[in-house]
Amino acid sequence: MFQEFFLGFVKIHVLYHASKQPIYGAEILEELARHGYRLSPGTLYPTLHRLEKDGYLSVEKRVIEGKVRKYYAITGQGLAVLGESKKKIAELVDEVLLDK
Amino acid sequence: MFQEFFLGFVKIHVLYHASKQPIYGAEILEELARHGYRLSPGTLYPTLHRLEKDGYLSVEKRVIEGKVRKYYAITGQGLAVLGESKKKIAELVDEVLLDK
DNA sequence: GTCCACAATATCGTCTGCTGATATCGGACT
DNA sequence: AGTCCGATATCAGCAGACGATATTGTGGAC
Repeated sequence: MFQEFFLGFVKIHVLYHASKQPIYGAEILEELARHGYRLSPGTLYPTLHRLEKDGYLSVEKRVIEGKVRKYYAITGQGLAVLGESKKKIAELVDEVLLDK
Repeated sequence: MFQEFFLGFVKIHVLYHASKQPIYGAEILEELARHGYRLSPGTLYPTLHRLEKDGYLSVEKRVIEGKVRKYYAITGQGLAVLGESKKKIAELVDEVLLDK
């Protein structure tokens, strides 16, 4: 679908939420669905793994109500990307939304 | 590099410029470079072909000062994606930039 | 008209990443 | 030990990204 245009958006959403507080996979899936991004676990989980492997997220296992969850938090490197993303978003807004 | 986060941005830039006036490959490369997106011809051209094949862009060959250029213009379907993109951008801004 | 220069576009092999469907995990409860 | 269930993991097939390199097409020089 349009996915190819928005997968980057999804990753930025993930970084952003992970910068607010640790998040786990299933939670993100719901959150993203609320924004109209329908992506399957088969897409999200490998993505989380990669973001962690690449040093943008750190992971911590927790047990909540008998369920194992992996909470992801943003790292310094992740914050750098998020900052860069904000600049790029601002640029996009200037051009595409504000027609400058 | 960070490219995986921003390739969607690049495509949206392309659609946007193509909605203003027909554009050609080499021109886009420069324009994108101005925005800090360094991507090679080997990435851009196949992308243009695909956007055209998928019906988001239409193409017209022109000769300018002895050089063949392929000018791409946005289609109705492309405008639809661009519109959808604007919504998504606005959402991103609300969350990531404005911290809502 | 042949050759050259040059901008622009095209192609290639390889690698990385996306995808939906399906499987597996691990703790709690009985 | 067995079952349930939320959550995470994996797989095979396919699509897309990438840098480097090659090709195209036109106007002008001679």
